Amino acid sequence: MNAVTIKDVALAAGVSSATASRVLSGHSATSAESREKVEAAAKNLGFVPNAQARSLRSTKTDTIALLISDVRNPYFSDLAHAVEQQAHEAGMMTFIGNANEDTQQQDQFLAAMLSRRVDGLLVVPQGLDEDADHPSEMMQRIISSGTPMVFVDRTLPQLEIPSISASSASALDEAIGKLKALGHRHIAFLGGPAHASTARERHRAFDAALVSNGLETDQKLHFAGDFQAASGAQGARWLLAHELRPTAVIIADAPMAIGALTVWREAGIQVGPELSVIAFDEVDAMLMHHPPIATISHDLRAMGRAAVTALQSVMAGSEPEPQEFISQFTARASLAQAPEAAGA
Amino acid sequence: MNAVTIKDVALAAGVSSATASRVLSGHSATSAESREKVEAAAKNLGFVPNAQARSLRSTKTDTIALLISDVRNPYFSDLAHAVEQQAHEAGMMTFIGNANEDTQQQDQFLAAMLSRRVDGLLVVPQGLDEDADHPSEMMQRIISSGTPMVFVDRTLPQLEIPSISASSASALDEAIGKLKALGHRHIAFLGGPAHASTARERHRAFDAALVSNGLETDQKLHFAGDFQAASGAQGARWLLAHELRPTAVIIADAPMAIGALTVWREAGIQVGPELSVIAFDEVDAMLMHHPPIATISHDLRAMGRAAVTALQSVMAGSEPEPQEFISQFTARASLAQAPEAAGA
DNA sequence: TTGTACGCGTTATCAC
DNA sequence: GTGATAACGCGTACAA
Repeated sequence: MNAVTIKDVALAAGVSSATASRVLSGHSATSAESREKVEAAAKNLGFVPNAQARSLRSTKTDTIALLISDVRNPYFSDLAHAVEQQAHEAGMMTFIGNANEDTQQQDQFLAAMLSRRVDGLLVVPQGLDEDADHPSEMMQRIISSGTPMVFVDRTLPQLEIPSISASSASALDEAIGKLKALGHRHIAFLGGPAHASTARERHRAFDAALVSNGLETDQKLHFAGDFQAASGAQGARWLLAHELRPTAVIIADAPMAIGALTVWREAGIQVGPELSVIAFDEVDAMLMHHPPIATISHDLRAMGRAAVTALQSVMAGSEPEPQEFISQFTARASLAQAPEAAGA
Repeated sequence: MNAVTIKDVALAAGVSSATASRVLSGHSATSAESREKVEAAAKNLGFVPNAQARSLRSTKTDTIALLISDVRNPYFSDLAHAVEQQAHEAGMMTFIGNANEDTQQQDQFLAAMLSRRVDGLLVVPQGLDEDADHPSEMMQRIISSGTPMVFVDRTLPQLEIPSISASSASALDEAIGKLKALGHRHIAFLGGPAHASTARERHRAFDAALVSNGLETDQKLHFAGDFQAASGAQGARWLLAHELRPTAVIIADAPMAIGALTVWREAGIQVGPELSVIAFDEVDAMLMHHPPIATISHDLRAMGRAAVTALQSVMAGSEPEPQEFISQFTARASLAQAPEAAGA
């Protein structure tokens, strides 16, 4: 392994380790001569500073961690990409961790990051387990440790943590309005897990949009999934067997949409003419589908940037102003006249 | 910030820091009494061990890094997930980094990992830039630093680094055989960037499969993309304008396939009857497409596991046996009789 | 401008 | 079984 330390460099350059350190960290005054010698020696020996030791002294690591809830969800990998780019520009490394929609894995990652003393944490929080109405012990630890943390996408309402989130109210209002105009009366909702704040927000906004459009809410038209593809498939089958025969459906995220659309394709359902579909999160696959799927989405790159900026201000000791992004509704050919209306 | 150290715990427990350390790291013999006291104090104070300091002393970090070339490619996020799970079972953390198909970003991540003294590196290497026929300086550094490293998926043939890869020869042979039986004569190939070993392997195997099936190879039927969606879209347009009017196409990865299929949908091309399509990498979206897309894929979870195992044996000082996974061809409804043959 | 000496938090070594 | 102490690699106050 790499055993070349700053002492070796100093020795080779014929100076003290203090001088070598000064040169290598570009700090205070150093003579041109020793600068040259030290740099030559460092390059020659292939010196790589030990970040462990460095941050042990300086307590700064120039590293943030981003915990997402599912690496395989394109929504989150897009977010990860955006955060990474922004952090990179600010001179910080990003460690990406995957909670796998699981509180335990979330806490393990957080523990690892805490013990590695990252400068800040960007977290898509897993919700509370079942009964528990208080955040996990690990969350408490982080908070009491004072490590700067910002929630992204999801939030935990019990905690006073700055968060960057999105509001789908207006987009859903517009979407439902469009469906109503097309003659749809029974609109189903394939939702996410109640422990995720985004799932709750979308569900609430869906109900509110029905009301504001003069339609009735009906919890029998709500299917509770878990944001993963398999539950989307279940939801699709549930819809096909539904007594009210919904003619339109809104799906809470992209993996569920993909799962559902696969089932409908296998069942020979024609999306559009037979069933109008709107999905949350605009990922490439939604545009590949025939017909292309109408979406409700927001600017993930902007959200990623905002998250890093907010975290930076927390790290600097100031309170970031809360920011809420507004989701956009995009109509596409997956929306069509409701079958009854067309037949009439 | 968290300032509670092992000394504080020791003080509160009324023992020495050495004893506290022994208890907390579960090492050598400790009396039940002090164990109890220390554990209580640690929990009470919310003690989180400082991994920096620990690994400064022990030179072990129980951390590996995985560098993938594109977080947003579901193929790699699946791989990341598999690696993470396996490493987790072995008691190691995984830092995931994203090279973004860019040599510079790759090197930055590698430098950060090197200075953080990770125990080992799992790398999907970016190929050589254009002219350069030697690996990047950073790669050289890593090698001379002796940090255990294993290549996954892709490899750099110039370097003697253990690698876990896949062979698509037999799957492509089978696929081409199937296409030939369906009457296809002009088969196009939307390939990846030549700097990626997987792209070269797939291209070579494609040519070889044509030959072994008694068809002619024709470089005019090869489109050079870059594994990203936009180049798949370009390839799709290229194919539509092609003088030979290929009736079948094989696409080198999933993002390119999604990009291409989107273009063909917009152009009103019926996949199957008008154009037979086979895509590398089996991701959910391929099964959602109507008709479902035939795929050539391999067991990513197994590859991820194998990669971690190989890395562990390198870390232990032994040479891992090279491992090659065999890709599987799965025929689906995206394959149909060639139009000419059907029309005749 | 440079060198000496100390401390960051932890574990390993060695006495007891 | 436990406690003092040295050591890991680096940055920096202080003295020269």
